[in-house]
Amino acid sequence: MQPKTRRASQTSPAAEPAAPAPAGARNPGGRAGVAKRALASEIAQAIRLRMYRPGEWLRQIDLEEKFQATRFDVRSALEELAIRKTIEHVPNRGYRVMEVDLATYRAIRDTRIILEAGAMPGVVAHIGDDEIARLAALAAAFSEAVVTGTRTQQSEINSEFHHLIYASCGNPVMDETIWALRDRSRGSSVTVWASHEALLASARDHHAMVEALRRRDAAELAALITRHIDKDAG
Amino acid sequence: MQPKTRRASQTSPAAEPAAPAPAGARNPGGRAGVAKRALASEIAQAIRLRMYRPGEWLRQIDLEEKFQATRFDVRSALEELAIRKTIEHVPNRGYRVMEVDLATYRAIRDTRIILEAGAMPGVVAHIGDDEIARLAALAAAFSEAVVTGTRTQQSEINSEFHHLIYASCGNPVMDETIWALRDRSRGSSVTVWASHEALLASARDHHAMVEALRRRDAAELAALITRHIDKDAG
DNA sequence: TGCAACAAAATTGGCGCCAATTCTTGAGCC
DNA sequence: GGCTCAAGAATTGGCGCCAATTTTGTTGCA
Repeated sequence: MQPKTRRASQTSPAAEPAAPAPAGARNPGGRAGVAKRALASEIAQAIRLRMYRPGEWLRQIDLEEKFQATRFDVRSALEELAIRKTIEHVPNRGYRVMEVDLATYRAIRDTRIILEAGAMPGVVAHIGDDEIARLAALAAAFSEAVVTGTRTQQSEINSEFHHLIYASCGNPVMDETIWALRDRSRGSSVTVWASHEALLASARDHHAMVEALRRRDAAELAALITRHIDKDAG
Repeated sequence: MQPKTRRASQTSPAAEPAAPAPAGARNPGGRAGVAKRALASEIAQAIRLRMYRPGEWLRQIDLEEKFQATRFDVRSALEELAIRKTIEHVPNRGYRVMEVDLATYRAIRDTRIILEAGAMPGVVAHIGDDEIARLAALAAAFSEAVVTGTRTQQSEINSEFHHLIYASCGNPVMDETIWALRDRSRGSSVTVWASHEALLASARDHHAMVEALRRRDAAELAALITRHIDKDAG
C-alpha cells in the first residue's frame, strides 16, 4: 500500500498549544469550499420538503445537474447525509432516502420526548418576552396556514415555531441534538400530518404552549410537548 | 459546469417500492469498502485512548502509514469524524482533535444528564437479571481497577459498564445518541478523572446503581446518574 | 408464450495527480 | 542582535478518469 511515502514526521504529542484562529475567508475559484457543506444541507432540505420520498434512490448524476455541482461534491454531500442517517448507503447501488420502520420511529419519538420535554426548564429560564411574542405570532400564523396555506408553508411555520423554542433553551448542543432527531424521524410514513383535525390540534397546542410559556410553567410545557410529539404533529 | 452530461433521467418520484436487500457480501481487492468505515472508528478509538490529544493536528500522511490506508480513505474517515464533531476541520490547515471549551462542555453535560437520567425508566423496565449480574461484576472489576489497573483499563471497564446499562434501555436511538454525546465530551480537559478520590466515588456510584437496579428504582437511578455525570466521572 | 442466459448501457466508487495554500527556513536589512 | 521579507518545502484538497458492478434490454430456446 502507500503509493508514496514521503516523510513520517512524529506527530508532536503534547506540543501544539492550540492555534487560536489563523485566517478566515477564502474563496478563489468560485464556491468550491462552500458548496461542499452547503450542498449537503440543500439536499437535506429537498428531502425535508419531500421532493425525494423515503426509499427513493438519489442518483448522483441527477443531483449533479440539479444542483450544478461536481460529482465529487455530490458524493461528499451524500456521504455526510448518510452519516447523519438522513439517507442510507448501499454499496454499488447508491444512496436512498432513509426509510424508518415503526420500531425505529417509536425509538426516535421516545428519545425526542425525553429531550424536548427535558429542555423546557431551560427554555422557561432563558426565554425573553420578545421571543414569546414572536412565538405567539408564529402560533397565529400556523393557525391561519392550517386553513389557507399549503403543506409546505404549514411545515415551515411549524419548524420556525419549534426552532425558536429550542434555540431559547440556552443549550446549543441540546438544540442541535433535538433537530438531528427531528430530521431523522422525517423518513417515516407516520410523520405526515394525518388529518385536518390533527393540524387543528397542533395549532391549539401551539397556543397552549405560548400560554404556558407566559406563565413560565415548565411542567405544563413539558406535558404539552410530550402530548404534542405523541400525537406526532411534529 | 458538469464535465460530462450523460442523461438526465427523471427520478421516478413515487415508483421505487423499496428494495428489500439485494445481495450482501462483497470484497474483491482486499478491504477497500470495509476500511472506509472501520478506519474512522479506529481513529476515533485512538482519540478516545488519548493517543491524540485535544487540539493536536492529525496529519494525513502520518495516519496514512500509521493505519496502512490510502490517502483517500484517510480523508474520508477524517471527514466523517469532523461531521461527528470528534475532530475539527480547518480549511487548508487540516484536521485536529476537537477541543471543547467550558461552555460547550456544560452544554453537553446538561444534555447528557437529561438523556441518561431519562433513559432510566426504560432500563428498569427492560433489563434482565443476567444483565444486572454482569453489571455487578463490572462494578466490582472497576473497584479493583481503581487500585490496580491502568487509566486505560479503568476507562474501558467504565465504558463497558455504562454501555451495558444504556444498551438495556430498549431504545437503540437513545443509546446511540447518548454515546455520541459522551464521545464529544471527551475533548474536554475536565473529563479526565481528577483524582483518586473521584475514582473511588465513581466506583461507589456504580455499586449504588446496581443496587437501585436490583430494586428497580428508576427515580433513585436517575438521581444517581445525575450526580455521577455532574461530578463528571464519566 | 414464458423463461433464461447473454450483451450493452449506465451508474457507482476507488484512486492518483497536481494546483493552491500554508509552514519553514534562511538571507538581507534596519 | 532582532525583525521583515522571500524562496523553498511540505501538506492539504479539488477534480477527473476508468475499472468494477449492477441494471436493463434483447435474443434464443423450450
